[in-house]
Amino acid sequence: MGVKERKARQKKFLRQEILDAASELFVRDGYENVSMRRIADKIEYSPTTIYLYFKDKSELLEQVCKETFGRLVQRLSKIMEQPGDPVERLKRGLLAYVQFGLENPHHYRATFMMVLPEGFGGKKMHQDDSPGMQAFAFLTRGLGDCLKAGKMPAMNVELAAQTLWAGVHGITSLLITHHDFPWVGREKVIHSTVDTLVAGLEA
Amino acid sequence: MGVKERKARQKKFLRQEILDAASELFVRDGYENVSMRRIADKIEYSPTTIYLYFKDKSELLEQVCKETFGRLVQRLSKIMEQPGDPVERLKRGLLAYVQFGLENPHHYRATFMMVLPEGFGGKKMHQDDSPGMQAFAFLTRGLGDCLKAGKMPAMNVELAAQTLWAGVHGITSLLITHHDFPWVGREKVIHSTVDTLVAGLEA
DNA sequence: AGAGTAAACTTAACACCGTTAAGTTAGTGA
DNA sequence: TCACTAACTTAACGGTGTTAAGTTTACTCT
Repeated sequence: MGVKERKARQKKFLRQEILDAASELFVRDGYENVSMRRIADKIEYSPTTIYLYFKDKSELLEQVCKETFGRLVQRLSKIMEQPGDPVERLKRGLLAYVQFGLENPHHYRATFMMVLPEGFGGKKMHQDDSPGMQAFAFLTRGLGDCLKAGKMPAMNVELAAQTLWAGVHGITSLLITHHDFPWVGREKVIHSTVDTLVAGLEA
Repeated sequence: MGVKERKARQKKFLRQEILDAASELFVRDGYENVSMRRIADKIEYSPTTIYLYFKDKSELLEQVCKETFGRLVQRLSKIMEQPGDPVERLKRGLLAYVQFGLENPHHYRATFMMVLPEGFGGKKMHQDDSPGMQAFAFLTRGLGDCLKAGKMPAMNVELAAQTLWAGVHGITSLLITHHDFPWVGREKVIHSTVDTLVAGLEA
């Protein structure tokens, strides 16, 4: 009676194939420049087949982003495990966040730079177990470590974490959207942002 | 021979009428939810007429944003004229920037949160006389005032200005896109971001 | 005044888009 | 073998930005 399972595996396979095709196209051309018909062409199925596996185009994007941000969580997790000065570790985490965003600009844009439909964000995006939220949790944890080690003054950790997020998101998104801006230097601005934010919290 | 001038005035009038209609719709529904046909309906002309006055939809948006950011520049200009502690003045300017972005989320999104086509940004967006750049110039000026008054240590002003921009842009854009996120408090996070950034530069 | 012309505007169409209803095919279970 | 179901496709709907061609309008010049 392994038939059903084989079927289920096959079904999952095509699902993944769609996801991979969509991911590649989204990354290369950006969400709104990729049509369902193009994705379908790539996997050599009819466009409507995609709708048997995904509710609509935005769910496709949502799944692609989930995968990508799973990788970010893994990366941050590795950094946070390392021993040493918690402030330095926090900084490394912030830098890794920016770097990840710049490596995956289309995914980053889709996840953090699009206006979420009312109610959509609250229920799906901001659940504690979503990759985005897991990534954010590393911030509060990193800050908590700094406090425990006496490296930072007493503060509202949640507020400080949101402040840090705003800062690193700012430089990440600006570098993505305004690549032609006369930056003093991409690396310089990234480091300056991280250093300024952390110094501001230490003060 | 005032005929030609009257004609020119009439032509300008319709141009402005298109701009106003587009602006209202963009602000209410967002750029990508407004079609050329809807704009045309509003002014009771055929859709193609718009193309006699604007190259395409994106130029329409560009002009609308230019108008809006002219208002931001005016507001910042007023703040920078005021006497008093330059650091406080700088903070007030940063807060005004964020507030302006939140008051005009669709315009803000269009100007600072969309990926600029290669070469487009460099030539149009980042010219010294563009409203966006004028707004940015207030940052460097505000920082310069702080330095002159001895309120801040020696630093690369351009780098510091870009850092500040990244920070305030970060909180502005996140509040626009992730309005459902469990923020500690919108006002709190805004002030925390501004205070942290400035404190970080002072250190 | 009437012919010619240029500007202003519209109609119709093209090539796309996301999505759905209806239809076809293939393979399972009785 | 026959009914049923799951997988997939065809055809279509109502929309998009944009353009080529055609029409109306109004003014200039003889």
